[in-house]
Amino acid sequence: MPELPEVEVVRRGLAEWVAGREIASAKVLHPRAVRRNEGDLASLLPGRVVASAERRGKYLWLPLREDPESPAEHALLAHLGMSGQLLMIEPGKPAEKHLRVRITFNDDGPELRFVDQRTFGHLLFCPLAVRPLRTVPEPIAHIAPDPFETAFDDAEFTLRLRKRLTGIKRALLDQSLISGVGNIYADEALWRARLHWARPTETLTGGKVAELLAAARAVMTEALGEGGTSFDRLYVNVNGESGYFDRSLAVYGRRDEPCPRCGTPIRRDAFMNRSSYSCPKCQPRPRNGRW
DNA sequence: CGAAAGACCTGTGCGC
DNA sequence: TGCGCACAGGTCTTTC
Repeated sequence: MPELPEVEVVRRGLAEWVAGREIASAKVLHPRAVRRNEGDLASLLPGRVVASAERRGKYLWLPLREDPESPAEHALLAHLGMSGQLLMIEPGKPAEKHLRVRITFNDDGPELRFVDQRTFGHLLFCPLAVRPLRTVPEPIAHIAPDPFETAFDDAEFTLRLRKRLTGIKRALLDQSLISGVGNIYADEALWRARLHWARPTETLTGGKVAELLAAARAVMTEALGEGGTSFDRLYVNVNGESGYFDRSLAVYGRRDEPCPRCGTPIRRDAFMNRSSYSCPKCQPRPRNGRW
């Protein structure tokens, strides 16, 4: 499941493979992959030059120049959803089973393919919006910075977090508060900080929030160092390779296995139509927990 | 406005 | 063998 570290792995691959190249063609093979577009990628993309590859949280985008000299005013924004892949493929190779969009370049080098089994992901051509701290695609201007951006303000996050009337995990997954954290790294960060997922945000001290932020940054940094987390072939880098951080997960997906810290069997709770994994001893349930 | 629930998707694995 | 169902879960939309 691509969260911040996995998307960053993909961004790095794209920066290496597509920056500076001019798009020759775009072909859409599934309408759902481009559902948020007003125009047609096949007519909007050709002739534009990829300036770089950027990321905020789980979104990534390719700023596009109209010609090699002009500044980028638009971008091709991508969200991988649950199962999206951006792959660099030699032209002429057979189509992948769930190939949704194909983008070729005028140098006849490797083409960019968007492959997505569950079709939660999408590509979107959009304007870039200049903001005080950073230029970002217009459609994601409402998303909070991720904890690795200089635009991320720890003090402001702490303030806003504690004003919420909700549980800590729900807040961690709220991309308007902090972006990039998904179900896996939320559970891992909470375990490291010894916090139960239902802990009411208003009961957290500034020190505990700092500890949680440090844990989130640490676990995502470690995951990035191992190429991200893959449970199957659904998450791969631009070369189709899996990461191996799943071996290092302490609680996520480890129901009934011993907690790496105290040996207590890990529990699984139903949470927001998904799962939360935690250690019953290290992360005791709060009396006034919030979902 | 914030909080929470529902909708959107397909492949896999399980019980019967 | 085959069927139905639970599960995986990020984000946008809807509802209160």
